[in-house]
Amino acid sequence: MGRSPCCCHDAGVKKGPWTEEEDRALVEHIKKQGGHVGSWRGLPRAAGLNRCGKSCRLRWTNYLRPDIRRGNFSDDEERLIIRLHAALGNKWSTIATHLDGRTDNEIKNYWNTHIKKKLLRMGIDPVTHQRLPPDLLADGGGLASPLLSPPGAAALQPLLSAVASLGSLDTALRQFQLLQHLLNAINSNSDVTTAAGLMATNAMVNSSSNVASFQEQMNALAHTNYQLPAYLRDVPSFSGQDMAQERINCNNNTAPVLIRSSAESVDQCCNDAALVPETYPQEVAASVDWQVQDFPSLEPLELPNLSSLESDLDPFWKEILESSFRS
DNA sequence: AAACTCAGCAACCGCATCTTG
DNA sequence: TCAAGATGCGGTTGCTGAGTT
Repeated sequence: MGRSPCCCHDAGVKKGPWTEEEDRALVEHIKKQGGHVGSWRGLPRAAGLNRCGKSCRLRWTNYLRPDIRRGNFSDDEERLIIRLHAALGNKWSTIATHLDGRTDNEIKNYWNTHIKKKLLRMGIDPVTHQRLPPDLLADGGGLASPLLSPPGAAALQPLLSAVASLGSLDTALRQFQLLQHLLNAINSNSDVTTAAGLMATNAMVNSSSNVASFQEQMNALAHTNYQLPAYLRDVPSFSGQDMAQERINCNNNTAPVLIRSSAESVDQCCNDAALVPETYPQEVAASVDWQVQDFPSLEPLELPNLSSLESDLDPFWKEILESSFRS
């Protein structure tokens, strides 16, 4: 349906930072309602605020809510965010449900200002969680960055040099990134999350003359030694890992490929036995950076020797690095 | 001390999805 | 079933303060 008009566009509605008086008015009004907000749209008038209802909701959910925990993120929280993001992508609200007292906005900001940069400096693509191709590593993965402690950076230097010397790795990485892009594209495509959409997509795919060659490529990808990174496998009570592994498992078997909606409830996804068979739409292949024909064959990847890292790098970050090479 | 740069974060915007009549 | 309204979500913007030149 079309977009509804928003009161935020009304002339005279205040925007910008909230004052203490406005905060107090909003909190007191919601307290009066017993903590229950009936209609956000009607709230500003009822609370005597010259604000958009949307703005009130945002202010409440991101700042004024009593159960919000502020302050720096702990290491555990940071690691959990990385694991969840690797499995879910930019599903900030879903990620926020796994961190007590943290809001989606706060996590998103923390990701963009801290974690993303940290991963980039380690030479890991923060979107795909795969190793960046060597030609994209401006300074050997940014290991001279102050974010990496000197001992860790020193330990990683020979590793990065070894990677840079692996000419075939670049191609292989691109191949895996292609797969990653495909999975992401499929998961972000709401049309294939419904049975009707799946059937329509199947019909579209089956009518395409290039399906066979594309599926051959996908099967080739499926028979490589791709494994779900361990840092995604070892998250207790998080079903998303199963979802991610499920995608991989599907590729390791013969067709049909099973597709899940990333927007779907994680638990619901994993408990639901009625999986819908699907094939990869040609349009998805066209949406990624590389042509399928550019990847005629695949060689198993060799994992560089990481033994030199054993004593110098935090096990979690070491695992992330190892996983980015492995995958 | 002033000007400039940049990181961090609160808040906004527009679209998607859900709810309701 | 459909349309309109309400809410949620994720990307983006812009302000602020700290650090640097």
